[in-house]
Amino acid sequence: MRPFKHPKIEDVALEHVLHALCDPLRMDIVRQLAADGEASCNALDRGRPKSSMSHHFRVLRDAGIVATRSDGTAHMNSLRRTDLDKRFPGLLDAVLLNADR
Amino acid sequence: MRPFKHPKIEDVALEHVLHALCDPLRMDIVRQLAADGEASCNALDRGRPKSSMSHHFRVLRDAGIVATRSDGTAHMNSLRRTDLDKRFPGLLDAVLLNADR
DNA sequence: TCTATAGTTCGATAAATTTCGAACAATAGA
DNA sequence: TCTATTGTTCGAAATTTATCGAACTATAGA
Repeated sequence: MRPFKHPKIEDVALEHVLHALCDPLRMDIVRQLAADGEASCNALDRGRPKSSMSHHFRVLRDAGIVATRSDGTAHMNSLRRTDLDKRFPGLLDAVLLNADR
Repeated sequence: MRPFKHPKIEDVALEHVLHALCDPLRMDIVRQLAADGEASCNALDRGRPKSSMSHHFRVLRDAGIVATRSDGTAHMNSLRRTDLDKRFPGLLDAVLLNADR
C-alpha cells in the first residue's frame, strides 16, 4: 500500500481543522488519540463499518490533524500535535480541554 | 419583532461552536466582530443577499457565539465573549489568534 | 501458496447545508 | 399615514457530507 498523503501543515487552513472536528465521531477519535496516543483504525471504530471509518480518517488526515503509518496490516494513527501547535498555537489544547462539553 | 432566541451557554456543545466557525463567511463575521465590536447585519454582509446573511447569523446565534439585539430597524450583533470564555476556556482566543490562517 | 486480518476505494442513497429570490414584519421619519 | 430601511421567514434548487455494502489491495503467518 502506498503511503498516505499528509498535507504540509502550512497548507492546512483553520476552517479545515474546525470542519474536521465538528463531527462527533471524529472528535471522539481525536479525544481518544490524545488520551491513548497511537491507535489502529480498528481500535477506534465505534461499531461502524470500515468504509465509514476510512472516510473519517481521511478527513482527519486531510485536515492535518492525524498522521497514519502502516504497521503490518494495521494502520496506526496519531495526532500531529507538534505540527498543529506550530501552525495553530493553542488551538488543539483549547479543543481538547473542552472536548467533553 | 420578538427578541431572538439565545441559547443558554451551558446548552451549547463544542461541536456546535466548531461547526458554526468552519464556514469562511461566518468566521469572517466573527473576526470582524472581534475587531470592531458590535455591528449591524447590514455592516457585515459581503454583498450576499439578506436572506443568506440572516441564515448565517442564526447559525452563529444558535451556537452561542453571537448575541443580537434590536436597535431601531437594525439588528446589532456582538460576540458572547464572556459566556464563551466561561464555557470553553481558551477556545475563542485560540480561534481568533489563528483566524487569519 | 492459501487464508485471515486490516483497510481502501467505489457507487449509490440519504441527510444536512448553503444559497437566493419573493413575500412578509417591524421600526423610524417625513 | 406613507415610505424607506432592515431583517426575517418561506420554499426550492444546488452542493456537500455521511453512511454503508461490495469488491478490491496489502500484509502476516501457517
